[in-house]
Amino acid sequence: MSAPEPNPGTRARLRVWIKLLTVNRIMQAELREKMRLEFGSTLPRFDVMAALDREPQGMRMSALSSALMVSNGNITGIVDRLVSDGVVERLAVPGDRRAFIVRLTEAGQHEFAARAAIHAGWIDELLQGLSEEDADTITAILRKVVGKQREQQ
Amino acid sequence: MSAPEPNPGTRARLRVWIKLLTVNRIMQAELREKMRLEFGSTLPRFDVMAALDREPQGMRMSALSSALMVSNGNITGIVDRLVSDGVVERLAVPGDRRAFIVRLTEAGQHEFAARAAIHAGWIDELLQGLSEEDADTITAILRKVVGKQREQQ
DNA sequence: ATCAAAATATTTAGGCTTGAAATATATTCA
DNA sequence: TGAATATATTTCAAGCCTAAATATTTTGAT
Repeated sequence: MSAPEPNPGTRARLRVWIKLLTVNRIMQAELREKMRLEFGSTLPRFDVMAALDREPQGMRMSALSSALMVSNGNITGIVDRLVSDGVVERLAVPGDRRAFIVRLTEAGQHEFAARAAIHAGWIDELLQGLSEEDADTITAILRKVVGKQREQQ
Repeated sequence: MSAPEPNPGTRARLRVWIKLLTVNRIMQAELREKMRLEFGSTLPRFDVMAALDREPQGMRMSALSSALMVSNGNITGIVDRLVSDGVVERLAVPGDRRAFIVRLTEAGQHEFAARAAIHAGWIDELLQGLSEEDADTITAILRKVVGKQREQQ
């Protein structure tokens, strides 16, 4: 008497979403707490520093916000705080007075280098339930999902 | 000359975390926008209503916050807004004047019923890249992860 | 060369989120 | 009984986040 499934796999996909949300919340909560207690910092600041660490010559504000998939206004605030922490600096872009290049200061590079490995260790520990094979399986499947999602937009 | 891998699978697990974050951000952004444009509402409010819909007799504030894995103070604010929207009500708990039971109003039940199927459709669409088999694979693997994470705490 | 359109970043208002402190009520047990 | 402790919720300050509005600068079509 129940309605037929309109699209095979619909239920399975909804279960995936619930699981993704759960894993994400647990991990974010754990990482946030460790960042706060051990580094006196936050995940968003770490994410910005990680993006800048990959681009030693620096990035524009707009490049940062699209790399991290957050709004421009958001990046403005986080970079403000990182600047007042002394780990990031804003530089003028020659030839374009609208824009800024943001990059890690020397202190910021050292701080990030010291923290990155520790951060990776936390994640490795939180995902101990995952064998290498499991991990590769998930990565491969999720890669397809992201591809499809980017098409949809 | 590079350092040996201290823990096999470490790199694979880090890649999984990056992917999980990416999928989550894309989906949350998409769902947030649809909630706003089509329902004039938000994801946190929807999540609270979904939790309440599963418990017709209502839930305590503290049960809500642990079900959703967020802080008590957070739930207070969201429930305040849902109450002023007229979709949720706070009831006294006989025998314990510290606590409240929160539950959907009649209007809230109707509103949620109308929206839940549409919301599920959005998720199904966003996860179209996932076959039923893929979805079941991911769910099974992530279940192990969450189990391990709950042990760790 | 001009000027409308597009691009870059910031500001603003409002909502979400946390952790800590405050408030109110219940329970325990000496 | 009554003081200490525990539990339930709210309040608060600070940070994160978005969408929309604003200011400035650049681009491109004419």
